[in-house]
Amino acid sequence: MRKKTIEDYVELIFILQNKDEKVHTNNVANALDINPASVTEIFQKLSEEGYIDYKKYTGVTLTHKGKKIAISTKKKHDTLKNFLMILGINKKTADIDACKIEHIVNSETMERLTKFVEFVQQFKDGTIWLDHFKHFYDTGEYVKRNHGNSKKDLVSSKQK
Amino acid sequence: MRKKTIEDYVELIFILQNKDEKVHTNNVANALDINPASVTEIFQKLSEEGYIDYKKYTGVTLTHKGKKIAISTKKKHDTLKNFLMILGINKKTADIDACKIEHIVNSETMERLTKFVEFVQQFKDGTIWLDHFKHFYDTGEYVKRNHGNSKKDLVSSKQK
DNA sequence: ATAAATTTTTAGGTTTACCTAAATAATAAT
DNA sequence: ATTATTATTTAGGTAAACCTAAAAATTTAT
Repeated sequence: MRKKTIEDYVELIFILQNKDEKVHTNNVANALDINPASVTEIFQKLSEEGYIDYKKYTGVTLTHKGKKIAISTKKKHDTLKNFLMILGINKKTADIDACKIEHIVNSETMERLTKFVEFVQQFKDGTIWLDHFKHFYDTGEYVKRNHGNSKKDLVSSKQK
Repeated sequence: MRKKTIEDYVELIFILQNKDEKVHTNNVANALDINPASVTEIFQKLSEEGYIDYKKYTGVTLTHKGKKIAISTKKKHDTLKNFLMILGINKKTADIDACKIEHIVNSETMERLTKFVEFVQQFKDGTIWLDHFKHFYDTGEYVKRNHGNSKKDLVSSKQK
């Protein structure tokens, strides 16, 4: 797997923290498929940098700083995932890609994507174009609606 | 900067190759802002793995395999950039983000995005929704067109 | 054609994110 | 309460992508 970022670790600790009580090296090691010994090192580093409270053998909790990062990362993740799913990408793939993109994408881009998801979700009746896109994706044809007439008009992508 | 992938190197060599005649350690070192000595190592590695033809001191050229990777990466890059620009992200940011996303995105996702860009580009008259989105991005309001009537109807995002 | 300047390579670091194996601490079972 | 089991940490690797400084090759200037 790809090299993990601080955001990855913190986000994961956040998720685990909201399930179980305490987060231990073993949980994290399993989730990230790395060695528990490596998680100890990661805990030390995250602790030094103020993202978690860590004392030997006791399991860790996020600090305020850590929680802030975790929440913003998770929000980015959800937005990206929703965004990809709006375009028709399946849930699992959307999740995988969101997980990678969330760490690298520019905040300006993120803002646009967030607004886009809002736009689609808030104005459901203004999104016939999405059905058109999906139809185009499947068939290569563009569905043109004649307004005031429920019949559909198929226009091949070739003839435009 | 982020750790560079083989794709980064190969794509860059491709771009340089299409400008100058030969690609030298120095060009690459400058472009990637790393030490020429490191580029020698990279050349050795890329050569071993069959992406470039490399002989000491002579500059390098892409092999068929290398060119294939380069072209597909560049295509991904252009698609991603166009895609982001369609959503209204500025050229420079779109370029930066495309450069990062191109290396990590799933091929299924890439396919969707490609189709999406095609969809928008081929059916320009079916993309009023994009103007609506941009208006929404700027103002938080949704522009509803009354068909058969050129007047616009503003619907605030609140009241939906 | 030789000296000077430049480019490229070599050799030997450093850092970072992992690893394994063994030691130590904590927990569960009798 | 000891013992056995499990979890965690320590100590000491490895590999990869960088680095610097110095050596070697190439190019340019005279």
